[in-house]
Amino acid sequence: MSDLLERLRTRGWRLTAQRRVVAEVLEGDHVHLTADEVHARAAQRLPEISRATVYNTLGELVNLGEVIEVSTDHRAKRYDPNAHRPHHHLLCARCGAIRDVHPVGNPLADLPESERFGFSVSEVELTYRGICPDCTV
Amino acid sequence: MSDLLERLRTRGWRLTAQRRVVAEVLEGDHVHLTADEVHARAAQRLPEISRATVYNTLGELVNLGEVIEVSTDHRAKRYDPNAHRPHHHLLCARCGAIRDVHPVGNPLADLPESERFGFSVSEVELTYRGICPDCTV
DNA sequence: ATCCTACAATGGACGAAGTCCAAGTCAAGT
DNA sequence: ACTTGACTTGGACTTCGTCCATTGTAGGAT
Repeated sequence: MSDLLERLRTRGWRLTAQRRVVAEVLEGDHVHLTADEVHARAAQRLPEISRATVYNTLGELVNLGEVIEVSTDHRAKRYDPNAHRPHHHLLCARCGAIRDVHPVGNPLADLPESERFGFSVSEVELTYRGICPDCTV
Repeated sequence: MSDLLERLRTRGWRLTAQRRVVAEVLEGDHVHLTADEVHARAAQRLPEISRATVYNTLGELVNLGEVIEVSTDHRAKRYDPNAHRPHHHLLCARCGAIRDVHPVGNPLADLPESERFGFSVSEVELTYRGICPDCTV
């Protein structure tokens, strides 16, 4: 993940303690934290970090294409660091758990010309919903 | 659309002027208004209607399955009265225009067992993004 | 036609999520 | 080590939405 920091530094990022901590907090697979959760975890390592900085940093990471914004439920946005392997999401309707998934096939091809209304369609986002094993019990 | 009101009345809905106006505002195809937009339009016909009532009514319509909540961008929820014909959404990344679309194929079948993580998957939501004809110019 | 009452509407306070900004701080090039 | 422009801070502010005590009314009962 210091790959990430390296990559950002060569893009002109000033490497501050705050940004380092935010990037560290986002490490891992199936990570989908809200901005407040990122702030809480970052604050454990760097107590003075402000909410504004967390929002700024997350926003920059999104703009740079290093993190993806996901709005699963209708509440706070979540931040997904798995930006380099395209994927979709599966979420538990009961507890809100989120997993990254890779369906086969290309849904972009499934939208007939007659259903495009003259749009140039470039992206598709899929969200599966269900009940996770923990909630099925 | 008085079908809708009729249907609701037989389900025990008390038919008030406010609810009637909200239902009327939602008439039509490709309608995806925010709660505030619904309130503004309803207020043209019934100036005293309150925001709280609009929120309540929209929430009830969603619970009754007569209206679908859509969160396209990460801003206000939108309300889609086209609840009886399953569909997905196509939206313009520039101006936010939304169209109802009906892709062929079933994305539920495209999620392999190995990608289900033990979930019982029951629903899938598709959002296409692109640029609409008006914004392409 | 009028009365009753449970259900609905009101509006203002509250809360969560996020943005903005002026002032202070600091990373990194020289 | 100096300098400077980029970064951070914290608090005020905005937007979207919920809650609640009070007031009003739809529609069944009389």
